[in-house]
Amino acid sequence: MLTIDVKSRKPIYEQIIDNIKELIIQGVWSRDTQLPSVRQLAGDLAINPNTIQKAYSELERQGIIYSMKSKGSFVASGVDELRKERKEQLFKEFGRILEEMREIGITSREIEERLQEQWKGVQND
Amino acid sequence: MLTIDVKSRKPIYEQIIDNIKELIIQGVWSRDTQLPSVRQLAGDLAINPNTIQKAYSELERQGIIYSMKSKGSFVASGVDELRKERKEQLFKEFGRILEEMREIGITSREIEERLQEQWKGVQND
DNA sequence: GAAGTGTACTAATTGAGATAGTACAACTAA
DNA sequence: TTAGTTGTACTATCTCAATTAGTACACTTC
Repeated sequence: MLTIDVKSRKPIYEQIIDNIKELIIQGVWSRDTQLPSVRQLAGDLAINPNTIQKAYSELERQGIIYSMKSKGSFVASGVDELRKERKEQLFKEFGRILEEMREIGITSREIEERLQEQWKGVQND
Repeated sequence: MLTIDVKSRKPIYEQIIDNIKELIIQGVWSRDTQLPSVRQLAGDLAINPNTIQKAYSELERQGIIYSMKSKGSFVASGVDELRKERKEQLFKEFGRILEEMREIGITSREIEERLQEQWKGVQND
């Protein structure tokens, strides 16, 4: 379910945060789904429980999950907000890339072509 | 000309590498332009000469610049390749983002609109 | 010869991230 | 009741990449 790359430049606890957010956005975990316990997940991923704790704390601080002593940690509402947030994030990044493409002299024609190419065979519009 | 952010997660020497590549791509520095000396740049940026040396070494390894003992460091050819490389990089990133947008349910219509928005007032195609 | 080049070392420092270990309060199930 | 599991808190230590500090050498230029 969750995977990490110890060699990545991105810290493990951030990978876990992103990973969990992704699972929620994808709908794999829905509201009130119980997350693996700190110790359980630490065991599965073969990393230190403190690292998991750090990820969970941050997720709770962001309102993504909620934790109850001696009960466990669970997915908070936030799915729609999470989707919206990611959407804004993507558009922002999208804009940044377009900007750089423009600077380097890539034409809108080229981009349109690439867009068509990528979207072919997909009927979501 | 060159700026760095010591607080960035990206190492200083990498920032310098990217910074110099950018200057070349933008045409600010052309072939055989002499780069600031290791000590000079270190002084300007208020960082250690070894860090500059590390950046220059990597740039030379990549064939972006060439260095001559007691002469200095200079821009190598590579401008076109650099542009091409960046272009491919951008399209790759572009594709990655489109993919993620599709996964999250953003329509091609939305993207088209964003594209028009960003490209308005620009006549390069 | 003095100043400035790239280059090559070794040693020390820094700081974020991760680990190790222990402990406590509260809930659950046997 | 008791054993096991939960989140949480805390300190100490380790690790590793990045950076700094300092010195030195060979060479060019003026």
